[in-house]
Amino acid sequence: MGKSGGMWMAFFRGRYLHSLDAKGRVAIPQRFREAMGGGEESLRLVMTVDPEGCLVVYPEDVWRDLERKWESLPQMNDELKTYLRFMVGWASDGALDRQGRILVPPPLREYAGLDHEVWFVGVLQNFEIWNGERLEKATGRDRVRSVTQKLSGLF
Amino acid sequence: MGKSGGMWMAFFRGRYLHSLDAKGRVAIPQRFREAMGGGEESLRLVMTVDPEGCLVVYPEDVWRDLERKWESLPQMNDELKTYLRFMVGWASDGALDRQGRILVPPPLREYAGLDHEVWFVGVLQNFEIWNGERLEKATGRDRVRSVTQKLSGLF
DNA sequence: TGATTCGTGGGGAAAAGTGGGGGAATGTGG
DNA sequence: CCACATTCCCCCACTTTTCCCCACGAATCA
Repeated sequence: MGKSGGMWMAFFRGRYLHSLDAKGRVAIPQRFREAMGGGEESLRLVMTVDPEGCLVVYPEDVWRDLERKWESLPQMNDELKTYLRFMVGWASDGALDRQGRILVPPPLREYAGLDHEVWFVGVLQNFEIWNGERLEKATGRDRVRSVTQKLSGLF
Repeated sequence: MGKSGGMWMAFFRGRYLHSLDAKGRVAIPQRFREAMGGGEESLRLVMTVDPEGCLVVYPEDVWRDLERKWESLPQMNDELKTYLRFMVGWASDGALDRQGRILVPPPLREYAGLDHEVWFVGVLQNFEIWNGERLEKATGRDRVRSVTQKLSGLF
């Protein structure tokens, strides 16, 4: 939670439709930029993939906390190696350009099936980037209903 | 962790598609060169094999730490001997040329099934070099999903 | 309706990856 | 000990990608 430096960070919320240009750039929704703590300093973030078929984006400090946790685990573990090969192996770090955009590297673009139109979805500590049809499938009402049942024990 | 000299080392992250030329050379991704601490001094690294079917590359100092650890273990252990015969027996050390490339020795090339196109995959302390199809098999979404289940106890 | 903010597009400089030629070093066989 | 072939590494040149910068248009707010 929050910036390592003690500065507070707001949660990411909501969904936004943006467009990926011919060079593979997308503008981060303004609301998300604010959530990361002002747009003036150069914001760094890390983008990787999710097994669901979308991209996940973390502010760099949040990501670093994850890495530190992974690094402290027994590295001989084969399952962990597979997991890291996936999460870290797909990770791409970068900064926003002056227009508040990031460059989505071609491998990630292909993985998530992104072409012109993409959806940003805020999920508290991080946000996701989705292909439209996939997002619809992943968040369909029926699917969410069945999932909600299984969660009832948690809250 | 990090450089023995006390200087901090960044993690290796991301995947990059590069090509092995006719002479068996590949350019190390610029991001990885940076992670090893600047490109000015001649960077040395150690390359060996992984049972998964890829090559593993360590900065020389990270590799040395591994060697020290192995050396300190009870050497009568047959499993350890088998392991070392594998890891150390395949190891090849080398330096980057002025263009930031390394030479992959023919036996290693053959072991990992590498021909023209190869993938670099960062996994924190070290990185791997993969044949495309093998990588896909090793990091497929279905495989990762099942692995994630087993790991849930760890974090 | 004027001003500001936000998303979109493109041009151009710089950097990174790729490939090939030639000389030094290495190792092999006579 | 000397020729020979091979491997390896340095240099140069080319192509592609990345990352700056600036400018337009739509939407928002006063």
